[in-house]
Amino acid sequence: MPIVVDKERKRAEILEAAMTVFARKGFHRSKMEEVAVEAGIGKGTIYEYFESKHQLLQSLHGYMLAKLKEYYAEKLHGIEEPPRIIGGFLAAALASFREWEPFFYVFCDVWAEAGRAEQQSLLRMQLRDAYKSSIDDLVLVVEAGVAGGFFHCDHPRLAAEHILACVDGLALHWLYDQEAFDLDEMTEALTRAVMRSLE
Amino acid sequence: MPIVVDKERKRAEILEAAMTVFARKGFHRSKMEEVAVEAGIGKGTIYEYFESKHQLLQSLHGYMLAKLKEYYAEKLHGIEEPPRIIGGFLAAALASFREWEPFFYVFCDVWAEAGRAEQQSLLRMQLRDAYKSSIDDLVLVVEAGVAGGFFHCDHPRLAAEHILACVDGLALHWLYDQEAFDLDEMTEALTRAVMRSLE
DNA sequence: TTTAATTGACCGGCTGGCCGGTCAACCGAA
DNA sequence: TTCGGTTGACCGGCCAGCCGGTCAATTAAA
Repeated sequence: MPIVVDKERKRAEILEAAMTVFARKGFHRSKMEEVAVEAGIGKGTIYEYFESKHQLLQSLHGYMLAKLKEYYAEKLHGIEEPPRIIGGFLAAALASFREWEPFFYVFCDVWAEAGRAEQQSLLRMQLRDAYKSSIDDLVLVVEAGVAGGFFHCDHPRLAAEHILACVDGLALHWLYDQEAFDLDEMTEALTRAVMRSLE
Repeated sequence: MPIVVDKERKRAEILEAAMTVFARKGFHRSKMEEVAVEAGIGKGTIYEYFESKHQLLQSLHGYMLAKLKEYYAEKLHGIEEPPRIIGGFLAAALASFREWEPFFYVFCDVWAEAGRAEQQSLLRMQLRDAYKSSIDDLVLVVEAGVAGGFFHCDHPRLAAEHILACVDGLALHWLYDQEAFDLDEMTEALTRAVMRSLE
């Protein structure tokens, strides 16, 4: 066997580099050369790991979604009571804006990119699946809350969609006007509003 | 008398063409040539009306914001009671997804673009100003509602931010999975949720 | 242990096509 | 003829992706 390289590790390094560069300059303005420099490798090497610039974005998107999912799992680990789960979710979500800021810039690119892609393009399906799975998770929590007598809610799916939309909308607003935003204050207010809508 | 060309009208035609093309293919994939063809003019003519492709996007953004503002003014004209204004706003917002769908695709591009721009870039300032002004309007309505005994709300600004975030988040979700979405149902559910959070 | 042979990860110079922006020519109304 | 308005052929910079070459790591024969 020839040289043994930790392919998986290097792949992740390239993704982290792409993350940094794409977040800073935007997908279309970023050059593969810049990603390579950021990763400390040659441009050609990126093509050993990814087929094309677009495919790099797709992979990066999958990578980010996985990271984010992991983050939520960690933050919500061990919480059992539905209202606490919802509260924890909202707190984790708003906290993630700060903690994973670059992600959200890249998400903007993905949104813009996916919108024009074929319905069954990978990027678009990743987006839809992630959204659906978040909704499903939330629906389960809301239903559990209803069953446990914590909530009243006729349409858990609509409630879930409403909650998720708030979070995504806030992410967008926060991104473009961080100064106008107190995340902690907002977390509290949002939690109160959501709880009241589920009263 | 020299030829009097309706500059303003042609400018608007180019903007409408840019709207169509950018919405369909995305800002970066769109060629100036395509915008020209869509507008039924030569490419060079665009540069008589706009400095550059980027400046065309800026102008388009301003144009869309103005259109949207007009749209809201029309839809809310004559409504006086704060709860009805809020309800009307939400209904108009969700209805605008369908009616102005191309706008929202272009907004994605603007978000992605503005995120990497300087803090005081025109695009970014347009975005911030539009946001702030929407918030201000909503705050006034909420405060009027509180004064009139319709609502209870300790932090009208946070409530306003929450409402606007919901709308923007829903726009995003709707754009990428229209099939999974019943806008009318969602309007009703959203209105109920918002009202409850203000009661 | 030494060293020749082999492998494949890595590199970066190159190129072809693309597209934003320019401008000299053109058009037609006055 | 004049001149504001229009045009599209053209230019030149840019960059994704390619590919032939390099060499460190590894193996195995000596």
